[in-house]
Amino acid sequence: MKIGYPCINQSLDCTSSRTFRLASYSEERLIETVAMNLACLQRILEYNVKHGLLFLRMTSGLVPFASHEINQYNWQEHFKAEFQQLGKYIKANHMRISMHPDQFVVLNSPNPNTVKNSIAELVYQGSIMDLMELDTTAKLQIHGGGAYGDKGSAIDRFAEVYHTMLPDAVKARLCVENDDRTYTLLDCLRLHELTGIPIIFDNLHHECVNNGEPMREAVEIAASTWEPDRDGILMMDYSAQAPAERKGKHVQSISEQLFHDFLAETEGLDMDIMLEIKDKEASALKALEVAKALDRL
DNA sequence: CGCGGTCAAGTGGCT
DNA sequence: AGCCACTTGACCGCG
Repeated sequence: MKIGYPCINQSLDCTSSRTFRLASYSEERLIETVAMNLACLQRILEYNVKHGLLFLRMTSGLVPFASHEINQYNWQEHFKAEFQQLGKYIKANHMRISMHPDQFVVLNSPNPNTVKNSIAELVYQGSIMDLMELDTTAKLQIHGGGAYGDKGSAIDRFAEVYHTMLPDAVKARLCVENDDRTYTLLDCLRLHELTGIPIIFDNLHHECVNNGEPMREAVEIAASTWEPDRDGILMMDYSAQAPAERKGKHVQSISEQLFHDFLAETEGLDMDIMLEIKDKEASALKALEVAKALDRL
């Protein structure tokens, strides 16, 4: 079991998702920003290795406007050595990596332009992992998308786009995660049957909407969609509901008791856990201790 | 130098 | 009808 937190480290004085406005786009600005982002990513990796946090979600913002048509620059070539170095460090330290394309990536949108932009974004994020020379256990994590009043055909459309439009490099890394209102675990299972992609399980989303599966059973179902040789072990997102806030909102800080209960419930199951908790590495470090005490690492 | 409106992109539930 | 939440706030113009 590896544990991690997404994108941002709050104890370092740098961010790997520096950006700028489209209006101020220039190649110079792009190169300068990417260089700073990659340097910060290296620092985050070092922090994580030092603290035993071996699961990292990289920000989608490493290369600003990477999939936007304004960007015609060959940043892949320019930063080839840097990406390779980062990948080398990741592999040498046996880290697990994911990326989570944002809400604009919708493969089953009725709008062809949205689908096109989504694919371009997936190609970009997958190419980061390819440039790092990571194997296919490094994953791209998206949601099912919209339902548009007819989830059945939306699911079919997802599968059709998968089979007819996605490059192999993206297919090999793509995963689907249950969301907090539309695509339940069972809907994701249907997508898995149609495409073979593994399911990333999110416990909080499952609490928001489900088909009655108890937590342990849900984790087992998701885990069964991962082919160990190709995909590695199950990845999951762990969070808890922020008290007295809107449904689905993530807590500020981890409850060690709740996390302990979750691990107890899933005893004997192996998985890598991404903590979607607002205070980032602070909670990840606490979670690490809880997992250590239960001898799960 | 700090504040706050705004930023490439989508969707749906809640107020 | 608009706001808010979502994997992550960060930028930049203005006072």
